[in-house]
Amino acid sequence: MNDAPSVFIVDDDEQVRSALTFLMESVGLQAESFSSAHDYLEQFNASKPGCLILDVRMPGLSGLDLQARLSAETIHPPIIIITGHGDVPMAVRAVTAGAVDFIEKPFNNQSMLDNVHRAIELDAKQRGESSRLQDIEKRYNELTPREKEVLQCVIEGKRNKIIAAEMNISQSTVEAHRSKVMDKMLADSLSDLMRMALLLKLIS
Amino acid sequence: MNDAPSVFIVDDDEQVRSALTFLMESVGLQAESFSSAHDYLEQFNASKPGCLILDVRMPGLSGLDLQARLSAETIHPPIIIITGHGDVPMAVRAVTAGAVDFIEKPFNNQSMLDNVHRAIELDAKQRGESSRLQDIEKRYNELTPREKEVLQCVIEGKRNKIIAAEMNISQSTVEAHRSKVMDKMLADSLSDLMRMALLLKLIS
DNA sequence: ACATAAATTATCATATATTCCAATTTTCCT
DNA sequence: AGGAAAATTGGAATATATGATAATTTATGT
Repeated sequence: MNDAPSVFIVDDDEQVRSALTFLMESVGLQAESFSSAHDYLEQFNASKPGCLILDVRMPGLSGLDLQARLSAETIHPPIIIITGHGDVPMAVRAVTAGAVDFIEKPFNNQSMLDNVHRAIELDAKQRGESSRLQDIEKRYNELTPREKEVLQCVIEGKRNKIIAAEMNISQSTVEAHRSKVMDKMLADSLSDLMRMALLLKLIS
Repeated sequence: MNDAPSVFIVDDDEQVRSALTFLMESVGLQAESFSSAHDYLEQFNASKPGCLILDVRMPGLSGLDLQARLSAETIHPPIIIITGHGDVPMAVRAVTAGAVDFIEKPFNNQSMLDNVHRAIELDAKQRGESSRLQDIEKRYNELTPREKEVLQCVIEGKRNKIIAAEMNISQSTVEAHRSKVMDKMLADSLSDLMRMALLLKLIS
C-alpha cells in the first residue's frame, strides 16, 4: 500500500517515454510508462501514489478522455498534461478540469522535474486526507438506517427530546441509537462527531 | 448594497470596450468599462456584484497584475481574461491563479455571454457565502480574549471540567465564558457553534 | 421456522451542561 | 482617582446526556 511514489508516463511516442523515464530515474524517481491510455487504465490502482504525465494526442483514448475518467475516481494521481500542438482553449479546459499543469513540448527538464515534485507532494497530501475520509465513510456505512437518521438530527443540534418527538419514538430509544452512533463512529465527543460529519458532507 | 450585477470591462482598446459594452447591454446586463487597471482599482468596491472581463496586455498594470491584486481581497468578482496574443503558459498561469476563463480575441459573442452569465452566478453564490461569513466574523471579534480561549477548547470537544483545569480557573468561570460565547455568537446549540467555527477555520 | 440483527423501551445512577442569581477582583482607559 | 469592561467565583435549581443493564418486538434472510 504505502509504496514509494511513481511517475506514471502515458505517451504513444516511444522517444518521449524513454526520455522522461530517463529523466525521472536520474533523480531517483521511480517511473512506469505506458504507450496508451488504455494500458494505463488496465493497471490503474487508486492506492498507488505518484503523479501522472499525460500526452493529449494519442490514438484511442485521448489524454483529456483519460483525465475525465480519472476525475470520476475518488482519488487519483495529479495530472500533468504534455502536448506537442497545444492551443489555449485546450489548456484552459485541461486546467479547469483539474490538471495541475499543461506543458508544451519540448519542455525544460528542470522545470518538468519541479512540476513533478510539486505534484507528488500534492498527491501525498491528498492521499493522507483521503485515507482518513475512507475510514470515516466505512464506519458511517456500518450504521443502521435508524442510527443515520438520529445522527442527522444530532448534527443539526436537536436535543434528544426533540428527536424523539420528531421520530415518534421514546427518548430512551434515541439515547440508545445515539450511543451506538458514538461507539461505531469512534467519536469521543460531539465536536469529534461534527468534524466527521463535515468530511462526510452531512452538513448544509 | 444589493444592486444588480455589473459586467466590469477593463481594456485599453476603446473598440473592444464599446463592443463588449454593447454586447452586454443587448442582453440587459449593466456594463461599466475602464481604460486601465488603475482606473478600475480606484473605483473598486468589494460589495458590488458582477464579473470582470480583463485584458492582459495593457499599459501600466497588466491584467495578470490586477488579478493578483484582486486575489488578495477577501471577495472579488470572478475574472474572465481576454487577450489578443495569448500563449499556453500564460493561460495556464491565469487559470491556476483563479481566473474562471481565458479567452482569445476575437471571441464568439454567444460563448462570451455564456461565460459571463456563468461567472455572475458564481459571484452571487460566493457573495452569499461571504456575507454570512462576515456576520460570523464580526460576532467572533466581539468575543473577549478569554472567551475565545474557551471557545477554542469547546470546539476541541473538551468538557468544562477539563477546560477549567487547563486554564487554571474554576468551572464556574468556564461556564460563564461559555454561556457568553453562545450568546454573543447567536448559537443555539453546540453543533451550531461548530458550524460557525468551521467557517472561521478554527478547526484543524 | 429459526437465527440474527435491528429497533424499541425502561430504570437507575452519575456526570455534565444550562440558567438563574449575586458578588469580588483585575485590568484598562480617560 | 473613577468608571467600565472583563475576568473571576459561588450557589442552587433544572435540564440533558451518558452508561450500564435488561427485556420485548420487528424485520430479515436462510
